[in-house]
Amino acid sequence: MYIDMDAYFASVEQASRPYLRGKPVAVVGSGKRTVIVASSYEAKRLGIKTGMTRGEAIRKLPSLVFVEGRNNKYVDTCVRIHEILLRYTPEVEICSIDEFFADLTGSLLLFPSPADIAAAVKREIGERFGITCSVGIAPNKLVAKIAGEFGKPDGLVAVEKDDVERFMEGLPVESIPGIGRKMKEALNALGIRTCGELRDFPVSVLRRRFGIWGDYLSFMARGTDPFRARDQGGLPRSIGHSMTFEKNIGDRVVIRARLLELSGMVARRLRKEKIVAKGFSLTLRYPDFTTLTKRMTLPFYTPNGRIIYETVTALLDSFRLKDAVRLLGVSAFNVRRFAANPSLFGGLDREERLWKAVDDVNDAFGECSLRPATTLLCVRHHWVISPAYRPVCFFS
DNA sequence: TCTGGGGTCCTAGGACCC
DNA sequence: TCTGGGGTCCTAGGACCC
Repeated sequence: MYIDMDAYFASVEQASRPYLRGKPVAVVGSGKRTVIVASSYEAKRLGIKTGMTRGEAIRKLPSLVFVEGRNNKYVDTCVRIHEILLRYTPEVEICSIDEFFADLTGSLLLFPSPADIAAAVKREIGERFGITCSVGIAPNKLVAKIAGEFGKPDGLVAVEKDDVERFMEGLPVESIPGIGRKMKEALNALGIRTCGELRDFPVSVLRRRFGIWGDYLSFMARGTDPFRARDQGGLPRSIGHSMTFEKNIGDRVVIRARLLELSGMVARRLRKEKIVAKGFSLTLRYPDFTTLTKRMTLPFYTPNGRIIYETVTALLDSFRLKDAVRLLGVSAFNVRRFAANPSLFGGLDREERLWKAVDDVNDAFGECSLRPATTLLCVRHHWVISPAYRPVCFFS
């Protein structure tokens, strides 16, 4: 069973502020450089899309109501929806802040049918949070997701095993997750518009044209999920933070201060999720939007913010900056679970304890209550979490 | 009132090893 | 008599997703 909240952030806002109901609403971050991260169905119908700038949206729809996102509210609601789902099966995967997969295989001894569970879940979410969701039920995650999207909004679509091929046949290829604008164009150029046409197209040609994706496409077109039910014990592949500034930064001293801040944020996440990493990357974006990334792999794993900072500043020094930057990002990859005792990271015991204390203070008094003085150079601005945010730390 | 932020997977080429 | 074949790890960038 796949469960996806309809226009999630916007629906939450409309539910908690009645005067927004029935109106075209767009959820944005604060500051000048922000885009629309979610919009209500009223706004979608009138052409408002995720990713639009404020200006673009206003030109399109002057009556659009802008609302600043409230991260805590969305995370909190996500956690409570998760709890509801857990009452029907222990096998729930949080896919993003507004999407879940639930394996109902073992639940059918307790409940009459998957569709009954879906209806109950929809009702409960509606009653408790005043929002609607779309549910897809199918023999695998791929088809469940496609069915869920198909029924949007407020849908409930169940596809039986024997009906999978028939269900897929007529759908446009871009219904398949993973097929975006480019892939759709490439397939259309081959005369392939529907999943049925994709299914009947020779795999060998697809493989020659798209590499391994050619094989995936062929599988997905007939409703077979080519991806292993991927869950590596919840271990992410990378953890990172980036930010776009209100004003472009040309001063290397300020850039370094920002990198210290970002390194600290990444390190905190690593500590929180008990992860160490040995690969670190620096991303920067110029005003003309060209984006560069450099990465470096260390000979050892670490969760240490100071080492992350030193690594990314070394990467920074290898750039000849041709302009001020509008965005900086720091990311950790090549990660490993870290369960052993801290002394494994020789010499860091003391520092580990220091950071533990800093984390405790910040947990109690709010993010950034305690932080390196250098980062006082950084003016903090509020930003809206991404819909892809996974509040994993709440469940481990 | 120009373009967010957090992720995943894949490719291609280079360094290096035997 | 100008250069094989197999492999690993690493880097940079792009497509895609929510």
